[in-house]
Amino acid sequence: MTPEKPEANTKQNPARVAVLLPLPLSGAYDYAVPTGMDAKPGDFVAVPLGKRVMAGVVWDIGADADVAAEKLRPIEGFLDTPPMPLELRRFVDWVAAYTMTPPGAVLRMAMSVSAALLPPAPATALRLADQLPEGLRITPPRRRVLDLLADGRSWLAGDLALEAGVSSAVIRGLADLGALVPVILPEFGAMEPNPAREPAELSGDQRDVAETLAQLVHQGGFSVSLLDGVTGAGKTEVYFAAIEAALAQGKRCLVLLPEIALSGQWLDRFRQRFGASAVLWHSELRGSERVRSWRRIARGLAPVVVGARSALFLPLGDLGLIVVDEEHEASFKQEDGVLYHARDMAVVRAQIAAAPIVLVSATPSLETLTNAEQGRYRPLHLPDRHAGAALPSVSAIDIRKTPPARGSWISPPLRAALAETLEKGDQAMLFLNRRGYAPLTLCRACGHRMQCPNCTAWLVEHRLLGRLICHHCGYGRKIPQTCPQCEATDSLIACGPGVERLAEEAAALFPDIRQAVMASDQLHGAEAAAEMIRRMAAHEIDLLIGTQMIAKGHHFPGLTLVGVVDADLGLGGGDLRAGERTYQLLHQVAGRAGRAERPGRVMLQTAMPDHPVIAALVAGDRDRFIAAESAEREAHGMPPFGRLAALIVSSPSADLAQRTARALARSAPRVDGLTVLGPAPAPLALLRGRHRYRLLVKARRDLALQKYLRHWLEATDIPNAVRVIIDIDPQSFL
DNA sequence: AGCACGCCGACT
DNA sequence: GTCGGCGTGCTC
Repeated sequence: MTPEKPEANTKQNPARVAVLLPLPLSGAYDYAVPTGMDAKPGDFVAVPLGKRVMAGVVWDIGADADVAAEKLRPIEGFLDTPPMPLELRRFVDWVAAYTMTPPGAVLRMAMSVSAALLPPAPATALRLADQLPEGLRITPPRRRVLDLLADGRSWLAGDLALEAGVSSAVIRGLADLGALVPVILPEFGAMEPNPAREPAELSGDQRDVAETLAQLVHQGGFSVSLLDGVTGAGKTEVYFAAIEAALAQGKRCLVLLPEIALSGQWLDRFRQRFGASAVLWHSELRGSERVRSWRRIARGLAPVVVGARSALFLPLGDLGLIVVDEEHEASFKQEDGVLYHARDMAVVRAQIAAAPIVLVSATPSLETLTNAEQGRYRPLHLPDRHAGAALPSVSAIDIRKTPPARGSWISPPLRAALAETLEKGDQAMLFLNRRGYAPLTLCRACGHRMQCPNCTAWLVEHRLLGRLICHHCGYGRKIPQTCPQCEATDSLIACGPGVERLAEEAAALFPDIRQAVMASDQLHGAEAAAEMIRRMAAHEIDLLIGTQMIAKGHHFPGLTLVGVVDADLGLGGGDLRAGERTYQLLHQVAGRAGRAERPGRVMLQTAMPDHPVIAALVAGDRDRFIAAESAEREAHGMPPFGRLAALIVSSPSADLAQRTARALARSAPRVDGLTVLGPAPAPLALLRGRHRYRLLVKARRDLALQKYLRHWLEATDIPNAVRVIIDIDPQSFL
């Protein structure tokens, strides 16, 4: 051994490190490491930035970058959190490169609690003292606090103040006087799932598939499986077996669900199966709960995490399994901020973690089916409905032949079916994917249409609120008495149906039944949705009317009729995936009916019963639909046979946006296998006060798309007032 | 993302 | 004459 030279020493304790900050900066910033401090990649650190102190992550041992050493400011200290796992850091880098977003913007998603990280979280809980101090004056605010604590439970000070509606000064005062005493919070994660708790009876097919998955988990290493089976085939039970296998190895599991509304039922089921709780994560978790869950996960104390797409960026180490349930769902695509597709990124996360991933769906996306067909993903089929329940029969009602009466939307055949069903005491459901009362309001006198001042969209009437609302930007106004254009009185009429209006019609047809409406704007949060589902399951509702919310995986044994009011919605537009989405949605709706022993039926109101989507649905022939859709896409080089990127060029000035978009089109790379379409006004040509043009880039699968896009944008002069957003693998064309 | 610097409208 | 609007630019 040679004596340590200074250089060797800097290698162990480098003078500078690169720290990535959760900001959309172009890269990591270098910081000086004070002597004696051992800053390693992954460490959460507090660093000065401008005049504030921020939390960041040591990303790399800083090479001698072009930033002068004198410019470096020192790291202030470490944060009280375990280091970010290498897997997650590599994932952040990968997502940043793929989506063409600054790595710091991606890191932000992985540090969504950074504010809470900065002060070393003195989360002391408080409880009532065994004996109240003598002479304590009981003021009304103090009374409320004491009442809340009367049951002996302990609370975090912040939560307590919030719940009692008092300021933190009241809490502190009581604590200082000795009326409240601090409690050491029990460490989390005492509840390891008990893998043998209550495994469901698996049928032969289920057992085979479950064993295959368990085997994959046991082997470890990266693999992608597609768990494909109709609603009710027991897919959840099967992947629970895979989770069990991962837990048995002491590994962690991540389960992604498309909607928070689904999580309640899922958690109940998990608890029943494993005798312990999974940790829930989604972007709407607030305050102390969010921080608690995050810290618990970071400390490796959450064996199973279930969440929405943002859960991908949790500091989970030692992953043994990832599950993406309802993998076809469009909501896995994040449509603002960092534009990523959680299903695809989950596959990458699994690859980096060298873990198996299971994609689960009754109606897999064309992307996933193609991957399975081409041998990249392992298809696993669950053919039969569990417990022998019959699949609902699907029929089309041609509304050209049997149209609903003027001003109504329920056709005679559907009305008759509803009457029959409700009379029997069964439950029915009407599905219409349109919130509000009416999608369009126009003036009978002058023809004026009520439009959003910020967007290219009609204002949707919400009669319950007495307002006209833009569903794109949230703009709202009172319903006017007179036409804003011609000032005629009482001339405004509602055109077309929304769920509110459908409910009105149904209530007039069936006045004696118990009816409820389920739409995202009428339910406040996940609990309200869960309550609605509970009431439906308990048969406290006879007729449920709703938007796509009701199409998600809930089991309603008493439901025997589902009416789809407008099966053509989504088929007409120029959207690449309109057919696929309609097929999936209708299939899901169909899956709600007739579980248990009673067969259900689904009636589709359509003006085009011969359309391949409708015909395939009626025939129950998925393969036929997929084959037709696949051939169509392949012929046009569209995904999954080619790749797409959208460039949205926006500016407050329509002219400038258009000129820039055209300049971009002119300077487009001329490469074999890459086509640029447009610019065209984006489907929402005006959104939130910005005029938008869209270029669509279509590329052969083997092309390094991001590289071409980067060079192209660097070589084009983009004025300051213009924003260009790149959307790799765009899903929505709106 | 913040926060500062910097250039044009209504106020003590 | 100043206070203040938010456009642009920088932060290791």
